[in-house]
Amino acid sequence: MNQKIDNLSKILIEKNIKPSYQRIKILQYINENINHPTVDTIFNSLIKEIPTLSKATVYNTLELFKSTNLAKVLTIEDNETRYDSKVHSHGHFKCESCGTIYDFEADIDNLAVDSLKYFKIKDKNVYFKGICPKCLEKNKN
Amino acid sequence: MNQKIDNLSKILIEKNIKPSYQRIKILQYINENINHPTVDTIFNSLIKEIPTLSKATVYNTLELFKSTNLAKVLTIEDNETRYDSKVHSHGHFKCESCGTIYDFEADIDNLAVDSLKYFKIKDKNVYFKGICPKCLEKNKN
DNA sequence: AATAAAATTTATAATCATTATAATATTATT
DNA sequence: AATAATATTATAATGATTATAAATTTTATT
Ligand SMILES: [Mn+2]
Ligand SMILES: [Mn+2]
Ligand SMILES: [Zn+2]
Ligand SMILES: [Zn+2]
Repeated sequence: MNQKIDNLSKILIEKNIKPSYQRIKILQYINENINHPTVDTIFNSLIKEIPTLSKATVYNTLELFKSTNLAKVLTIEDNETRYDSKVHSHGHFKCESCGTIYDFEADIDNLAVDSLKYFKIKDKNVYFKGICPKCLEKNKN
Repeated sequence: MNQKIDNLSKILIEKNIKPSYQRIKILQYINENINHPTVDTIFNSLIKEIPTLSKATVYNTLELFKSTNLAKVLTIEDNETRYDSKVHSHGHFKCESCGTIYDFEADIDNLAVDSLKYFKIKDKNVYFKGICPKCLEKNKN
C-alpha cells in the first residue's frame, strides 16, 4: 500500500513535481481509472477521500501533469475534456451511443505525410467515432 | 454574382434546407474562408453585411450544416470549436506558435485497425500539433 | 525551536462559449 | 387575407474553465 504511494511519489519527483497528497491521489486515480475520466469524475471520486479537495486543485494538477507529459488531454467532443494517463501514441474510438471511449493501437507514427516534411510534429492524435460492438448488438432488431 | 448565390441555394435545397439569406451567407463564408473559422469569426464578419444577424443563428445554422454533412467540426483544442466546409477525410495540423490550422492529405481511410473489426466507424479524425515552417524559420536564431 | 519565505491548496468570483427560451419576423398554405 | 409553419432574433440561463486572493502547509533560515 505504501509501496504504491512511494512509486507514485517517485514518478512525481522524477518530473520535479513535489509529491503532495492531492497530487499523488490524482495521479493514482488516473492511473487506476483508464476510462478517460473528466475533471468532474475525478473530483467527485476523490472528494470522498479528501473532503477538503478543491476543484481548482484538480484543474491545476491536471494542467501540471499535461505539461510534464504525465497525462494527455483528449478533446474528441467540444463539450467534454477528458484525461488519459496513457501517454504513448494511441488512437481513441468514441461510441456515439454509450459514450465509452476505447483505446486502440494504430500505426500512427508511420502515418507518413509528405506535405508536412518541413513541419515540426510534436503530437499526433487519432479520434474515431461510431458505434461500439456492445451497442451494435443491443440495437440489433 | 447571382450565379454564386444560386449555386449555394441549390446545395442547401439538395439537403432539404430552406435557403434563407442567413444560411446562404454562412455557407458562402465557410466555403470561401477555408481557414477553419470559429463561430465568432464567422459572426463578426457577417454582421457587417447582415446587421441584424444573431449569434444564435450562426450556432443553429452550423449545427444544421454539421448534421447534413455540409460542414465538419474540429475540436483540436478544448477551448475553441472550429468549422470546416471541406468534409472529405483529411488531416489537420495546428501550429502551437501562430495558431494556424493547416490541412493535409493523409491515408486516413487505410489506417487499418484490427482491434476495431467489430466497431462501426462513422468518422475518422487526425489532428497533429507542432510548429509550422513559417514559425520555425522565424524562431531560428 | 521559532520565524520567515515559498509553495500549495482552498474558497470564491469572474469569464465566456454554448444552449435554452420566448418573442418577432418571414414564408408557405388554405 | 387569414392561418399555420418555419426561421430569426434578443435575451437569459447554464456550466465548464480560469483568475484571484486568502488560508494552509511545507521548506528554509536564523
Ligand atoms: Mn487512451
Ligand atoms: Mn480542413
Ligand atoms: Zn457503445
Ligand atoms: Zn506557425
